[in-house]
Amino acid sequence: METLTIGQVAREAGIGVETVRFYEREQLLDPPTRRPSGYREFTPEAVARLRFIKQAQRLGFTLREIRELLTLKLTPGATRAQVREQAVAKIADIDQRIRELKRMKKALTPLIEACDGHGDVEGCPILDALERPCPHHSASIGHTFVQENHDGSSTSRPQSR
Amino acid sequence: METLTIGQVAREAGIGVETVRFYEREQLLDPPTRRPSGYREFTPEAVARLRFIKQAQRLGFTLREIRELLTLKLTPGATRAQVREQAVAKIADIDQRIRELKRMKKALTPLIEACDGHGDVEGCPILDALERPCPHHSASIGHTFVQENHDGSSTSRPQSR
DNA sequence: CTTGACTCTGTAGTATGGTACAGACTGTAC
DNA sequence: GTACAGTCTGTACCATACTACAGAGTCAAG
Repeated sequence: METLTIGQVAREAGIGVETVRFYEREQLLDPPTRRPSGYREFTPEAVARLRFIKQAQRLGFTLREIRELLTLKLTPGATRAQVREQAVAKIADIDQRIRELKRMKKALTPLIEACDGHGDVEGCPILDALERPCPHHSASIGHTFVQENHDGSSTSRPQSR
Repeated sequence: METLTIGQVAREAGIGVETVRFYEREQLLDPPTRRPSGYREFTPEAVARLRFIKQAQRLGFTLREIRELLTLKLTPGATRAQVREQAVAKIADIDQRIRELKRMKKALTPLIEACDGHGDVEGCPILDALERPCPHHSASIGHTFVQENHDGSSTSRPQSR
């Protein structure tokens, strides 16, 4: 048995069949050969590829970035420096997101400490604090604002008006 | 000048006109009164509301959560404990996300250190590491197919099999 | 009275990473 | 020979937070 069906590679890689097709559409997998019926025929390398994708995701790379890594991987002239650069950029990205989260935590924690949790919402220190525009370092919101997505990756969006 | 046009509130709050309408659709703003022409008439409180939303976003709350905070804020029987609970949950959420990012960083950093950045991608330690299912630390704890949500968010994925 | 900025509704698109069908066909086991 | 699982394509949908029109009407200044 040389080739695998889509269901088999999906099981091997621990993902869904629909996801395998999705990755193919997204150019993360090479188009597999087809049986006369149209059924996809995957080689075992496809499983390795899927594991590469999963592992890279665990390290915080987006699918777009993973596609770039795969391109490097498969380009004869590509250098390790290029791969390294991607990894370094990703670390910087992660650091940035950690800083942003710490900033939030730092702003939120004193509010919780200021609230004893008793009484009506009327005059609640947390809600009152939210009413105020921006506590003491307001200048930094002009450019970008990192909002995490459901996957923990971030999207920068322009905030200026 | 008692009321403001949508353009005026947007400018005051530092957001876009389309965003104000979006927030109204999303029930974050009360439907404003209308001039005979259909133009929205906002009170200055709408600006305060928008600032509340922006500030809460800066603290990491999603629009859904902000809607809940606003509901509490406007519910006479609501208690400070309920508000506090939301804030505490958000801190826990932030902590979780920080932990996840640190895990990524910890996994990625040694790969960068293992790569001198010289030579062809052939044999690149970073790419090679991605080929492997899951690096060292996970072998002791995780089952290979029990996939943790790499995002650390609460959305449960059915992981089709 | 005209010009131009503003506003209206409704719909559709962006990015991210998938999921979920419908309706048809295929492969295999009994 | 028939049931049933698997696969096919295509499209639409989930959440998140907006953003971008089109085409029509409105407002204020000159």
